[in-house]
Amino acid sequence: MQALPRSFYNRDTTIVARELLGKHLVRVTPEGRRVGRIVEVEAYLGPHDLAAHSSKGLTERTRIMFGPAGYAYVYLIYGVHHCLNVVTEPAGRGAAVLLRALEPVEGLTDRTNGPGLLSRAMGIDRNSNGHDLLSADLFIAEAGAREQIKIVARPRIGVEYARHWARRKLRFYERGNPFVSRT
DNA sequence: AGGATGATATCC
DNA sequence: GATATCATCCTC
Repeated sequence: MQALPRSFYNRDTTIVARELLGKHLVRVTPEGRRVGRIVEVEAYLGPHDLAAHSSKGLTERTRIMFGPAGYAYVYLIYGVHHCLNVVTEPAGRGAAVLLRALEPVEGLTDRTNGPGLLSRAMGIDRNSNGHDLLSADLFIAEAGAREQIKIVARPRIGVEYARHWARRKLRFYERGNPFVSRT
């Protein structure tokens, strides 16, 4: 099981988001290995995207998001849940893809159909912020061949404050997959 | 429909 | 230093 190369992430964010569907997110801890198939994501395009954290500019919080591709950007939301993103595009762009839901593949017992649930089930919190996704304990890998994924594009969740950007169809999920978060 | 719960940005 | 807000989830 091989981590995707940095070049995979260092591309247009919308393309990366769509291609992440069907890939395997892998977490290795002393307790064992956990693997989930990515079935739902959202693209955050950069400072011009009013829904993206990077629209606030380069701050301590967004430092990782403005860094090079292939790193984990993890933050605490509503004081309760952690959200896992993968940084995309060259350093300075402030773009990332939020992982929103997984289909359990191995070692997963808790629910994974939502960004907070996904992070909790995979044992991911702020300690993983800035973690290189080309590492042995947290990475994304190609999955075994399946039938062609049918991708649905919809507006992103929870970004109504972002004016016209709230309507952009930057949420992508696999059509008919029961592990997609509810809406 | 509303509460949890804490980091962060943005004011004073 | 205070406060409003938040890329969610659960219970009522």
